[in-house]
Amino acid sequence: MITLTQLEYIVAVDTHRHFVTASEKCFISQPTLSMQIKKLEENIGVVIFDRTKQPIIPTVLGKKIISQARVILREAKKMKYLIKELKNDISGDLRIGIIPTIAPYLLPLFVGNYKKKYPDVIIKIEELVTEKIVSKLITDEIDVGILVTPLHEKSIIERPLYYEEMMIYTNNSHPLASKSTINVKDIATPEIWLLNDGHCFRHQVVNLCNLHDLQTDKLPFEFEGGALDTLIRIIDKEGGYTLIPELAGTDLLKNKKSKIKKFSNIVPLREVSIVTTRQFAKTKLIDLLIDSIKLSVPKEMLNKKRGTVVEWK
Amino acid sequence: MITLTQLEYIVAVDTHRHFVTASEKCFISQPTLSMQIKKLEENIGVVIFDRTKQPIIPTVLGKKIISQARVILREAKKMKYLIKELKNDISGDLRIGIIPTIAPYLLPLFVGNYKKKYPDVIIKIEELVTEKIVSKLITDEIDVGILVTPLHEKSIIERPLYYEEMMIYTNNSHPLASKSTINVKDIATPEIWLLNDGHCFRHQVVNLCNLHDLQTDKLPFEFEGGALDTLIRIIDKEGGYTLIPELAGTDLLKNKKSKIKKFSNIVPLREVSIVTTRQFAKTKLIDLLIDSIKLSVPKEMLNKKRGTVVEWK
DNA sequence: ATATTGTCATAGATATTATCTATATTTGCA
DNA sequence: TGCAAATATAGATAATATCTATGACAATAT
Repeated sequence: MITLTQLEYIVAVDTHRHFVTASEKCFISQPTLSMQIKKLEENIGVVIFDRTKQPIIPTVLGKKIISQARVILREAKKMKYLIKELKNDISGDLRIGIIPTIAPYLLPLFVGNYKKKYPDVIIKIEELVTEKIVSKLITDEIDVGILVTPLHEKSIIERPLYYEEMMIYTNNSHPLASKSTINVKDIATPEIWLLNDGHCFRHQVVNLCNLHDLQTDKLPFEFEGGALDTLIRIIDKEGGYTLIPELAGTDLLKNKKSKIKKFSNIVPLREVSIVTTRQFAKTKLIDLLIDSIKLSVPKEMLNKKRGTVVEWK
Repeated sequence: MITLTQLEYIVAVDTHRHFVTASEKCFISQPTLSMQIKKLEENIGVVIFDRTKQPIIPTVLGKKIISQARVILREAKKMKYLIKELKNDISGDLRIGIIPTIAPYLLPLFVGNYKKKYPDVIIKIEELVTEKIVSKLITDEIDVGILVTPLHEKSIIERPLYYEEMMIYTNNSHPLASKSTINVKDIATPEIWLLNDGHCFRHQVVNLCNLHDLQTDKLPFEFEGGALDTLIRIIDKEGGYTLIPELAGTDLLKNKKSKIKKFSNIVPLREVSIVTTRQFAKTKLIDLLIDSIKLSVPKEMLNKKRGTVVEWK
């Protein structure tokens, strides 16, 4: 008979590719781990790990078995959270992955409240780009992601939270600052600062303003970064402009707020959603998280119909 | 730690609603079963079964836990079949549910061949109406169903096997027997024999010929049955007519074959499919089954385009 | 070449636990 | 009340998961 424990052990070895580390993570001795894995292998008649290599790698057949083991363990974990929910016990840990263009502006709005309401929930937050969030969801390293949708990923479920407008942030000396109306076509100059390639917001800006073959040659230097705040500070000092999402704007000081302009011909929106895999657990914790976030953001942001959602993929 | 064994035990008790029978099915003694279940209940802090009632019933919370237990066990079972497949071991048991208007004509065509090709596969066949097949798939009492689609059931995956024509079978003395062309509108007389309500073929006939408020008052007696063969024999003796699927016709003696007529204005087809749940296992066995069936039926039946698929739901 | 280090496997002892048989308790019903 | 059927409990036993100590092997350094 295969046991859940054995499955945990092979998954741990697959994750760490090392028997000793895996045994430590499972809080058992290395021989125990070795024996159980050996027993499983003998039982099913398949060698799961190739121990001749270092670091240890799973065999071809082993990979498939490990993958199914992860499915079983995920369902077993789901059982534990189901039980918690049934007992109406709002506790446990909730691992959130969130993208860098949302994290600094959204987290302060809800994390405190959520923690105060449900003090027994331990929130673990990681700042990650979209791609990382998706892969960590699949390997069950995080429970939910907060990012910009639609992703068009079959294995991911999206639950929209709010819709924030994409706006322009300029240095006062820039011609755009004095224009009364700004069209997306005006955003074609080579004086725009952008985040680097891993960020979905960059792709949204490129798509919205059709900047696919932009050369930013009028900038004093090129900046490859992932923080909007840094970009804003650079623009204040060095000139030029960029686009920012609405929540990043609400956070700014008054004198900086005047540097924000809206588009006149369109209300471009980014759809921010909570995403999970199809096999997600912790339903109750996630539902309450969604409620908290929706209560925390400005009400008008809940309205999708005030503009046009910009795709980025 | 919850174990797979414990989950098997609660599922067994849920299925049999009786500790003693459940323990027998699990090949353990009754005290062992009681103890393990008690241990699980204490472990998770939820009472799963209400033992004050007889037969024993699960509590409200227990039901949800049992349902998740079934999911976990199904995935664990899948692991076992995955391993068999990886080792290219074509063996195991395959439990098939098949509807009564297909079973007698299709089974003889492929079962023998399949058994000869894969002698280590134990085929278990149950004749069931569609509704029963769907529910037994969901509770994992059968692996696949063979029935008429589309079902429009979200949880069920359909893989079409063949398309058989719907034809008319008449007594020679009936006016339809001498007509050279038969339109679906001609099938409106009250002299038609039909299967009873649980059968999808009845619904297809009713839909095709628009017989929703038919009164079969010109028949010598009403017959509520589930076997087409019986219907055919009655028609031979008592007069009247009915519709039969193509495969039922190929099986008839020559003198009876002449009693089969086709529609002249349409080629109505019933789509016969293999269905499984979304979480099905035994992929290899099922793939081979599909291959066997497709090789066994007349080639022209594989062609969907020769007619119009009749819905029944 | 030899020693060292890192790694997984094996052996034997021990603790845990799943299971058994025998029996007690509870429940439903005549 | 008494009987039958069902589940729970107790104590013994068998199975097994885990531990520590050690062996075997490969890669790397001396």
